[in-house]
Amino acid sequence: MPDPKERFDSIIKKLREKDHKLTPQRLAVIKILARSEGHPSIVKIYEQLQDDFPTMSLATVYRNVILIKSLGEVLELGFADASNRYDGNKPYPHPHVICIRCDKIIDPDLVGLTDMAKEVADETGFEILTHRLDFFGICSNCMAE
Amino acid sequence: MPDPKERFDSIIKKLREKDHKLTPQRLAVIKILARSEGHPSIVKIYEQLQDDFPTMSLATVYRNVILIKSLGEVLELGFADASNRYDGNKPYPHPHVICIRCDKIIDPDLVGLTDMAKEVADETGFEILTHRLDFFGICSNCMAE
DNA sequence: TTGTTTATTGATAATTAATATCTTTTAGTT
DNA sequence: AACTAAAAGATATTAATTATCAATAAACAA
Repeated sequence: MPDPKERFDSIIKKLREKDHKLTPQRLAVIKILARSEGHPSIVKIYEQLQDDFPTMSLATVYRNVILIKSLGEVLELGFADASNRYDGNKPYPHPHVICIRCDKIIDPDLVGLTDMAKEVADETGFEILTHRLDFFGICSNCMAE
Repeated sequence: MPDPKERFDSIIKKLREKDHKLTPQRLAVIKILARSEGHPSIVKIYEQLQDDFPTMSLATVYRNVILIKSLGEVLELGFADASNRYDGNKPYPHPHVICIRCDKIIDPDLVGLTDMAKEVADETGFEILTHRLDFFGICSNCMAE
C-alpha cells in the first residue's frame, strides 16, 4: 500500500500545477482519499468530515472527488445502485473483492491481468484503455455469523 | 453462442415452474432477451417492441427483465451511469469488452478466470459467489474514424 | 364456453442520488 | 489592504428506477 502522505503530496502537486485553490475543505477530502481506508463512499467521506467541518455541504465532497478523479488521482468504483466507492491510494485499475453482506472492499494480490488485456486486444481488435475486475462474495467475518 | 430458441424455452420453463403468467408482452421481452443481440438496454428492448406493442409501458419492460433476472436467467451488466445492459443468452458471469465511444459490448474468449476466483478465495478467506470483468476501450470501427 | 380469481399491464406518481444553479465566501495574488 | 476568480454552501433540478393503483387479461375450473 502506497504511503498516504506521498499520495497526499502527489495530489496536491497536481492541483497546484492546474492552479486549483487549496481550501481547507479540499485538503480534508484529499487527506481521506489519500488513505482511502476501506474504499470510502462519498457519504462516508462526508460523515468523516462532520466533526472538523460541521457546515460542509455534501456537494462540496462530490465536487472535490470529481475534481481529483479528473486528474486521474482517484479510482472510482462505480456501482449500478449508486453506492460508488473511491480509492485515492491506488488510483490505477486493480481487482477488488467485495462482501455483499457488509460492503467491505479489499484489494487482493493477483497477477496476470495485464496479460489478459493484451490477449483481449489481440482477439477483438479493441484498443484496451482500462479494465475492471470485481469478485463478489461473503467475507470470513460475515460468514462466521 | 447458445441457441436463442433453447434459451427462450429454458426461461419459459422456469416461469411455468414458478406459476408466472405468460403474457404476450412478457413473451416478447423474453424473445429479445434470449437473443440479447448487442447486450440491449431496457430502453433498447422497449424500442424494439414499439412496432408490435405500441401501448407497452416502459415499466413493463423493467418488471419483466427484473423478474427474469430473479430467476437467474439474465445477466445484468450494471453501470454507475445507469446505462445497464442485459444478456439473457449467456446468463452466467463472463468477461466483456466495451467500446466507450459507441457503447458496443462483445464477449471475448478468455480462460483462466475461474482459477483466479479460486486464488482470490484462498488468499482472502472470502466465499466467492460471482465476479465481473470488463475491459474498456475503443473498437476497431470507432478507431477507424 | 363462461365465470372467477389473481397476476400483470399501463399510466403516472414518488423516490433518490447526482448534478446544476446561484449567492456568498475566501484563497491566492498585486 | 484590495482585487479577482474559484470554491463553498444551500437549494433546486434532473432523470432513471421503483412504487402505486385502477383496469385488463391469463389461467383454470365448472
